[in-house]
Amino acid sequence: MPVTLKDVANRAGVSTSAVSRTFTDGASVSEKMRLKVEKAADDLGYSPNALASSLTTGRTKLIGLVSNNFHNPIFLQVFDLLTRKLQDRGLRPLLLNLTGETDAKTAVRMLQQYSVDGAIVSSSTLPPEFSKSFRDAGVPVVNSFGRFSTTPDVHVVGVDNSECGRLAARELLKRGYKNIAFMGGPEAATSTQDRHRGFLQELAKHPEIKHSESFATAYSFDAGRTEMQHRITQGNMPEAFFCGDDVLSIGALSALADAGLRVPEDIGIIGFNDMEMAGWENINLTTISQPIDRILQSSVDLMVSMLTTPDSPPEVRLFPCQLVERGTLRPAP
Amino acid sequence: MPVTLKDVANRAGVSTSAVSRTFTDGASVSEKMRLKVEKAADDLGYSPNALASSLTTGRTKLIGLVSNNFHNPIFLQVFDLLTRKLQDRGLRPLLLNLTGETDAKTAVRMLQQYSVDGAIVSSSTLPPEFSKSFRDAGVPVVNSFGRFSTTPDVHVVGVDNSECGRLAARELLKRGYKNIAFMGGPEAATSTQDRHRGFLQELAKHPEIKHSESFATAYSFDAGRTEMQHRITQGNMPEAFFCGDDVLSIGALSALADAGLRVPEDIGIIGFNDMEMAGWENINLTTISQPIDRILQSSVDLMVSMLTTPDSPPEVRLFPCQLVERGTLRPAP
DNA sequence: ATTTATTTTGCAACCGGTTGCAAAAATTAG
DNA sequence: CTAATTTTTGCAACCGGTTGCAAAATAAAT
Repeated sequence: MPVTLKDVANRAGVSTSAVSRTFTDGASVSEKMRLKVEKAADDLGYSPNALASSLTTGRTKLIGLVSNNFHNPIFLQVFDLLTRKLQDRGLRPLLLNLTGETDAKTAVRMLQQYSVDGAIVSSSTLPPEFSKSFRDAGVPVVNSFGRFSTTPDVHVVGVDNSECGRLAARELLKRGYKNIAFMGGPEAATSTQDRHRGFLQELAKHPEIKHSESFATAYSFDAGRTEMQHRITQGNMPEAFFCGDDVLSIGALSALADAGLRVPEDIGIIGFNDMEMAGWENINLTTISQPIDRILQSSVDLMVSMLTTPDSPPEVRLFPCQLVERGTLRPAP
Repeated sequence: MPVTLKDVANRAGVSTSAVSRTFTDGASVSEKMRLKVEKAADDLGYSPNALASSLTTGRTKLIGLVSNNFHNPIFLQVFDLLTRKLQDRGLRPLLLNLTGETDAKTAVRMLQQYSVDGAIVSSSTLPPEFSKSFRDAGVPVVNSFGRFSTTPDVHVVGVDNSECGRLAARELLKRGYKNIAFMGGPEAATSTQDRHRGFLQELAKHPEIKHSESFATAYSFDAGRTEMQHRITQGNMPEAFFCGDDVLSIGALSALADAGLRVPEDIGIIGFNDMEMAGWENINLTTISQPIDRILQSSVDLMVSMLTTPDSPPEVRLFPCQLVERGTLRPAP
């Protein structure tokens, strides 16, 4: 059914090699030949089969997009940007939705079967070992939003989450809160662990400040709401919370509203991510933004550079986070 | 680098055909042989190259996922469900993010280069002709959330948007609103056109009801907010709005709040989609839900059936929408 | 017009598998 | 135990391209 190289060669009355060469740039073809072949190809509506050629070239231009978070709104933006940026480079994203059970080995195999040229692991919860499995299998990988290390196994692009934790803590202290809390996502999430650590580091400098911590079961509205309800019924409420994510924060806000607690008068909340909804007037969440676009651009850049220069050593690229002041934290005195 | 069929054959001391057969079910292989080959494959960590085999079998198990809407939160859910359901069937989603300029021909070619077995076009705004281009090119296609016709060119799965428009109108009338408005998404979006048509059809039965309409530039918060601000400054406000989408509604709500208009006391709003956020307490939007999970399940089912039975005639599968009562519409008297 | 250097082209092998066909092996029948 | 069947296996061609190599064509140099 689909028209092949051979069809074009026949119609143009030339060898298949000639046709192949017209479609690979940098190959040696005379102008005459090129024109003749292009004419025939046009007539037949030919476009080369990327998979067949991948067999010999070893390049599919397929990039695995691996994520375990298809629930958090921030990831819609991630997919949008990532797919665009890949498409701009002539790469096609092959999606891999990590459901609960999928382990690294399975994930790698799934992508290897399709000979992806590389994989972008986009997750703030998976441990570095996950991405390492890809590298070990010879699949170029960059881990976006991942945990970094000073001696990285793979490329990591994202933010310094523990610095974000410190930033949040400093911000709360600056505003005079004396009793503050960390409300993380799942304890197993690396981003939660790192932000928590940073949060505690900063507080270690201020022994007079009371603090507490708890963890929601997911980075989601419901989890945030449930966890906040839990804190409320427990009593002994802090003056302000650093929530590990915006949806989490919004869930928490909802629980506070239900309990008749006013924000920021009674309780302060600072979120994380600065997703679009945080800016909506009816939410108006003070939060910390991470530069998603730059992170993803950098991720794609790194991926492309790995494809051209396979043995570049693993690199860590961190971008600064920033406070976005809105209405859920009282102003500094 | 990667281990091939031949490697396994060598190690097991058998022919390549034998190895190939062990990995294709339904092929004739003795138990002895199977075991021997599996052992060798395990030792070497072999897994078959899906693309190489696709050359001869003509099946890649790749399904193009085509969408032009990576901005509306509802699509995160769509991607999540769709990728899962495809994975469950052993199919891999190849993403195609339609940016502004991408036309049908380009889209088809992009997917054809990767010999996708089929494509799921997921969009409530693209015209039926878009999906038709795929079929014309011999690519099995199902259009999710698309506009249907009684003589469809391709499989269409979704809801009857004009019925939804009627439903919304009936609901507003039932609550005693006498002056109501339709606030659509972009005028070019088929879903907006259809809902609008239905809305007007219902109102045609009630000539005493005043009504008006306007269109936002996108299905987005900002567009909804801007459009509502526009309506407010124009003056002559209706009592209630049917907004073509939840984010649009939320944007509208925000503009209303800014203008000091209370919902539902001063103005009623009914949205569309019942996305997760609509249920959040601080939004609490009355809306119309479409059964996304069923729509997508049906889409994948149809796709699978096309792969096994290529010449099934185009089918339309519509699912009912439902009112979800929350707090942005006054109760029926 | 020759000879030499350069470009262009086609041949044929190969990428990693699959599959029709016939030979070989294992079963069953006689 | 031999003959007739059935199952298993390997050979070799093929899927749709790419590419090293040498022959053919063209251009440059003498």
